[in-house]
Amino acid sequence: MEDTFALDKTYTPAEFETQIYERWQAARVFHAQPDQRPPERRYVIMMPLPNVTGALHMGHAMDNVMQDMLARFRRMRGDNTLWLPGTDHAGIATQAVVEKRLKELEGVTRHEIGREGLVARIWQWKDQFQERIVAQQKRMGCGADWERQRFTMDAVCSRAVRHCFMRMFEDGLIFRGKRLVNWDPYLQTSISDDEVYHETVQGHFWHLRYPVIDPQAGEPTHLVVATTRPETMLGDTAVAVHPAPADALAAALEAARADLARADQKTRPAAEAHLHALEARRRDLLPTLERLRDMAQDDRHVMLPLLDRPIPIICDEWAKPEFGSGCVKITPAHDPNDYDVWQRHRDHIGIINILNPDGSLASTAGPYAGLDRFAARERVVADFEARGLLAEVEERSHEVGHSDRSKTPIEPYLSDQWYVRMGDLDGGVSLGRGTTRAHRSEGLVQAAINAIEDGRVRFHPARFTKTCLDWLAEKRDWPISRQLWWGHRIPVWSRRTSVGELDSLLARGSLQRLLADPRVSVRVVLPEQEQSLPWRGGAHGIEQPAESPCLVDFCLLTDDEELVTLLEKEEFVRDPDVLDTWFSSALWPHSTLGWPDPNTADTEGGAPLGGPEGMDALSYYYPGSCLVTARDIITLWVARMVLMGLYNLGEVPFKDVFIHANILDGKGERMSKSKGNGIDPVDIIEEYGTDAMRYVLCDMQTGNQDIRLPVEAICPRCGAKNDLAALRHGRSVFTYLCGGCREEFDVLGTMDGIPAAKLMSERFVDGRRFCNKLWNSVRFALHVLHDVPCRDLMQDAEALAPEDRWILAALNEATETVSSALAAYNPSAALGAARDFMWGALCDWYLELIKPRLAADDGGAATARQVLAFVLDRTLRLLHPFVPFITEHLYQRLNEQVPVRGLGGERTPAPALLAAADWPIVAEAVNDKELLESFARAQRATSAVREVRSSYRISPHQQLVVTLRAAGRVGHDLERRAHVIGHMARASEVRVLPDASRPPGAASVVVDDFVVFVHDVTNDEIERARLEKELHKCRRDVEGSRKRLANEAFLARAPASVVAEHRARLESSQRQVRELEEALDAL
RNA sequence: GGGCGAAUAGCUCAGCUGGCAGAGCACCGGCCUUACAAGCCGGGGGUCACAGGUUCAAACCCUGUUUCGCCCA
Repeated sequence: MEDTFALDKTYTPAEFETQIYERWQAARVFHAQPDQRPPERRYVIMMPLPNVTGALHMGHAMDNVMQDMLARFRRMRGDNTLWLPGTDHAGIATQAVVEKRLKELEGVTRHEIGREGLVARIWQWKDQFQERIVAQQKRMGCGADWERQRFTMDAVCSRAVRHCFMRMFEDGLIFRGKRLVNWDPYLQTSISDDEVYHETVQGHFWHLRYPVIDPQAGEPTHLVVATTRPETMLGDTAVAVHPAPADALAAALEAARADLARADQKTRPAAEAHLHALEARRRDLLPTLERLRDMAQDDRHVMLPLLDRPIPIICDEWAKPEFGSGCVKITPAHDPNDYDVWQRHRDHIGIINILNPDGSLASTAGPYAGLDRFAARERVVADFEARGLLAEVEERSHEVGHSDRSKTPIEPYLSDQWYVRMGDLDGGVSLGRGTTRAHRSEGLVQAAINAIEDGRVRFHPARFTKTCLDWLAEKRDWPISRQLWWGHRIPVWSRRTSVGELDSLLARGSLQRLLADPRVSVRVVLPEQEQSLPWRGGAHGIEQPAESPCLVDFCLLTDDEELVTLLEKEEFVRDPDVLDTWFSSALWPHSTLGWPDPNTADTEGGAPLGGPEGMDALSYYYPGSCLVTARDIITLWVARMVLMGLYNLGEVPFKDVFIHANILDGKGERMSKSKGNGIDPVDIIEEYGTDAMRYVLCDMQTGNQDIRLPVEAICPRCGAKNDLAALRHGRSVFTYLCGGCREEFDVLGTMDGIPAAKLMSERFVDGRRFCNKLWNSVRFALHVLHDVPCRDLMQDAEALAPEDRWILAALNEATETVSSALAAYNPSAALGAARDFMWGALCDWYLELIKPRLAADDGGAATARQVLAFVLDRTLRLLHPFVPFITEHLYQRLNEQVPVRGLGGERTPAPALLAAADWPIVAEAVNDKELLESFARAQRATSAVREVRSSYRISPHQQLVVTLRAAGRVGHDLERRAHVIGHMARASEVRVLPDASRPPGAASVVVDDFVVFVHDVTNDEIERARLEKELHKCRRDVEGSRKRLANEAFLARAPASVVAEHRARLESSQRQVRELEEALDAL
């Protein structure tokens, strides 16, 4: 028996997944070329480039699987589908990883091996990891167009970066500014807000006393300020008090009283205490504050301790009378709030930078120069204490910004940086210059806001629209320079001069040559004014005095050797910084297609980008269709891609943004490798198979919640499975004690001498079960599918048995649901419909129903085989976007055995590859709602009989006799389905009678609109219990319905259809009660 | 501090425009029925986080509270 099956008994994915991927690639099914299909038949997804710092985790698996699912669906639907893959150079992240390894393995720093040396090392790293990432993606079944693979620093993407930068430079959208940035002293670069995470640390609040200079009678001799970073006092340039402390306190008191009035039992004591504290402040502190305010107005000073520098007392609302001493130290160069204060008092107070780029103190810190910032902190505190100027030390936990890249605390730091102007500009911004979509907008960000608000870009689920718009609305300038070596180097050469010297400098012959070159753009920067002006052949228009310092910036479109030599001869120096990674990722949707000139762009593999007849990839595939990503990327990518697309091409880069769930562990925490709770998708694939993994990811993607995967660690010593959420830690948070052998293991794999555990999740058994079921349905089918005819059954409806017509109608319904759910970005609902059809309809009912026909081996058998081959073919197609490997494998087997499949007298064999086959179409002709209902009724009758069999412990082998009491339409319908009930419930006889009474010894089951009698089974005790339980339920239903219908308000106000529905329901329950009572009486 | 989301069966999650509360897993009972024991059949199990409100009617709408997660400052 065994050997007559074409397939093994169990599904073993490892045996076929790799070969199948190779077949797809050999057939180039994932490769897209421009062709004649119209714009609405094109589907484009640009892969949100994973960065090359490390391997992919389950979060990436989700992202990739969602994209692959959509791409496969659209490709089968007949769309010209491009899914373009690639990787991101990820500036800081990658440089940090490589630098760290360099230090660990070779003990050298980047400065020792130099810029070129380091960059060469990083390229090696990138090659290695890109390969690994691509291998992982292929393992996951990702059908991306590998021939078009891009990297943000390859020639094509780099060229796009240069063009975009140049254009922005010319448009005055790029400027330099001295700003407070987030400084990472470890990596010695600025980082964007997005790269900063906040961590609560247990620290101190130090209260420092600053002596007042020449205190008058009645004036305080000292002023107290508090800080969590005492070393910053070395950079203090003022102390601020509130300009109207009485008013501010009064407002605070009023708010506190309002809080108290609203407070309930629980919050009352706290609110009262707060109010009393404020009242005490007004009584005790206010006079001092008012005195200080007067002193500030008299331009009085305090003496900054340790450095003995007099600094002014100033009035500013940043000082809050309701907190601390009411006074606040002002350190403009090292605190964002203080920086704002400085801007309001620029002409009155100074700004002093006390830090070196490496986090040590600068010469401006006097005797503390050269100390590390944390050592300086201790020294400053000690010195305050020694001088009796340390008023108090409070324990306090507070939020400290950390660099996501180096994990070290960041410092607000004043430095020169390049920015993109995001806000509105006088005269607006020109979008899509040189394209047919050219238009103007108030500013870059506003253009993106407009596009999202008017629906050119839509988020799925829609609630994420607000997240994006809120971020955009801030219109904050974008700092784009990074003090790194890995990235796109800023193409600007500068030289200092003065306004008076400009004309003569730029009149020099060599520079005149540059000025005449179209690849060169020149601007004059007035740093004091933060102004950058285009050079229009003379210094006229620049209104600053001749001695004002200025910079001349030359921006070059290419690193042309001749131009660079000329510039450098004139002592122009290239900016050492590189661009923020996001600058190049923002261009990804169009740089990958060869912008600005697709005809001269080429892929690394050498495949042509364009199509026939001069159709270039950019104009064919841009704008794209959908961006698939997680919600934390909305501000990083989505917003920036939209505005860059609008700027360079005048059109949004995609119409839809599909936001999928994040993957969490069993405790609900975000899964990540660095936390030690991250599962490697390849581990899951090896244990359960790719399709099992994909099945579960798709099934969990419902659009509402993040996905929880309880993480299990397989103990490397004893093999026990441990639930990570419930396990006790070992000597660090990354080690655990095995519940089996009590030995310690490590989840990061980085601890010396402690073995690493493999992380798993049992959630994926669902997927394996599903695949096994599908596998076996085809295994059975292949066993019976011999001599399959291909007649035109659509013209010969008589040939079809009821179950044939039923399964076709059900298939139709499933096809409709799967298609619409996928189009609505609801993978879970789509997969659910496909699964329910395959498992619940095809396997549970259809296959069982045709078994007797197949055994008979007559004309009915031939029809059943033909229908089965067709339905199975369509089922595999419906499931393919979710579980591509197993469906392709089974489809191949089906092709070998039944090459020609169809219901319309087809002659041509099915396509050779499922991945390239057509998506099933909904055939109106086989829709049959009445038939679906009829089978549903037969299924209810079958269940009733099975329930009796089960409660009476009747052997499954024993045939039963069944009588159904049903009249009219229902009776007629059940009669037509008697064979279904008979076969599925194992009844030798199924009678339908309009007025049957219970045969002696029969069990009764009251179904909604009919009664089932199962003959010769009764055990009165069991029967009574069964019936009484059921009766209780029905009486409760009657009660409920009656109550509702007795309510006149319900009758008056509820819609007539609802009232009618409840009437019918009452009638049905009442009838069931009568039937049950009757059955009980008859016992 | 501001915003978004979540809380439904032991677990993981569905539940559309308000109209009798659902699935899978786990659990209990029965089946090795010639595709599948990774299977089949049957069953038990819920105060829809809490407190108010709107409504004829609330898991669903509104207000507040609690807990958790995320984003932003």
